[in-house]
Amino acid sequence: MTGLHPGFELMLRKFESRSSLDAADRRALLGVPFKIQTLEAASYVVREGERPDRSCLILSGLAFRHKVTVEGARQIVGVHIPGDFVDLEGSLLNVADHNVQALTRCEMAFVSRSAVRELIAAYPRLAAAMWIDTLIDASIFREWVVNVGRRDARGRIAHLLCEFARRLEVADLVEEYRYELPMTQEQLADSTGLTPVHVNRVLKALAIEGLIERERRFVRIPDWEALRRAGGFSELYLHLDQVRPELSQAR
Amino acid sequence: MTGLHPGFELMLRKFESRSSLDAADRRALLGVPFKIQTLEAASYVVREGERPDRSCLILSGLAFRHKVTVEGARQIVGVHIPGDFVDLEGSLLNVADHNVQALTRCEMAFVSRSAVRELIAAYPRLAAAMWIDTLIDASIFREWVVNVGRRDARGRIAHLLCEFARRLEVADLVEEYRYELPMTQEQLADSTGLTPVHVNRVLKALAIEGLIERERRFVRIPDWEALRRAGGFSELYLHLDQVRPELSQAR
DNA sequence: CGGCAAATTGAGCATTGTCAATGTCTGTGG
DNA sequence: CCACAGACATTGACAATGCTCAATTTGCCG
Repeated sequence: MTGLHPGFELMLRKFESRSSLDAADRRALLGVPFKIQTLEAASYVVREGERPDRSCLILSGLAFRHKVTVEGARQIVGVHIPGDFVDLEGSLLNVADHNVQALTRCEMAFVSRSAVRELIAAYPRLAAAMWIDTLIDASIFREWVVNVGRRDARGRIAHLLCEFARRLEVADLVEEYRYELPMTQEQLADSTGLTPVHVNRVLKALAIEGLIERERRFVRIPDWEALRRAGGFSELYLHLDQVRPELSQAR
Repeated sequence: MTGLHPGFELMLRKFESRSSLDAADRRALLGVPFKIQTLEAASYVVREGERPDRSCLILSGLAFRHKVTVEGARQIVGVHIPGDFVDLEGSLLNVADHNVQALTRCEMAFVSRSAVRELIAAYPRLAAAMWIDTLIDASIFREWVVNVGRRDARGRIAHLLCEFARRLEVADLVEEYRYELPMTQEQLADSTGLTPVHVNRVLKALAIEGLIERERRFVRIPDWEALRRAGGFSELYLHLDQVRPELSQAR
């Protein structure tokens, strides 16, 4: 098992925390035929309307899901991090209902639709583990509806920053409450239903208040409790007990 | 198979349109032990923070999912209709991350967590069909993020009314572009991230424009194309080909 | 008929958007 | 090492969509 790409380990760790997998499950999971590919930032993984023929696991880098309205406004509906099995819907639904795009340069392991379907037909415990992944995604979408629907601009940004902090922590990408957030202010705006201009003002205000510190693409949260309160953030919806149990009590 | 409650038939019809089920699948699905219960409007099915021990199938009536922010604002994140297997996450996640509440008086078939888990462990095709149900729910959550994040008030309401029209049609609850919408304006507001006062104004404006007609709790859409355009509605995200294929070409 | 929730309407206001200019950073090529 | 281009970030002035508050009206049910 040594030499396994850390992205695979993240996924395995998650799956193990759900149904206890046996040796056959693990063998089947790691034995799935895949192709590793590096995607440049901004390249598309799936486009709305396409009939996808594969799903993918993010090994490194970030990706995001978004839709564009008829009027041309973009809304980012979710962000994915290493260890996430993205676009499982690609193997189960017939048509993609949104776009998936690399946020940064990404390493991804692509698995064919048929391989995913064979896996879930033969290994119910793996199927359940993957299903749970998609259920947690759904829970995050719900929270985003709340974020965009019922919080003011300051709350939305604070909440988003809290969510990233906790999720990236699971992927070992946070140190001392500091992490890299490779999103432009325009992308933050599209994630929160705001304009880039207003995002800029809110970030500035949060910095002045001492709730965040920014340098380059990095964010540090000097006072977690204050930011948490500003965003009305409660991590229940991340279901961390089913992602990485040992971290779920941390905050 | 006759005498089956129409709610079960709706569910079966959906599931059959995904993986073709064999006799054993059908027998297993209909053989799952359940308890039918009638819930009064506004009664809770699950509360955020609870550890649910069952899932349920809506046989008649509507139910909705919602969350409440720390400041006390409520956001409705989804609505369910007859034939929907609701709260499947209750059988797979450990803690409920949101509330599920009856919108009207509801007949529901409750299935225990263990029964659901046994079913999906033994019948992969059923598991896939149920999983797809939750994936379509997730797709709808994404569209709600877009609705609330990137459409103005008029667009949000128009979009919501279009979504209900198409989904209720699948459950045979629409006639001549007319359906019952048993939501108060406050609930519509909580579904769209608006205030009840503004929902009232927008509804009035839509009626004056001739895009909708209201009487009591009923809505009629005299000009589908116009309302569709007002909401920027495209039904792709409902994945109707996996719900009731014969209707997916209708519009 | 009375009581109450829901719907409606008006007036004033604030959060956030729009427009537009300017500053800053990063990477590239000479 | 420096100059330049382009994307991104920042700031100011003003506008507008949607919110708040508050008063009425309407509809439903016992």
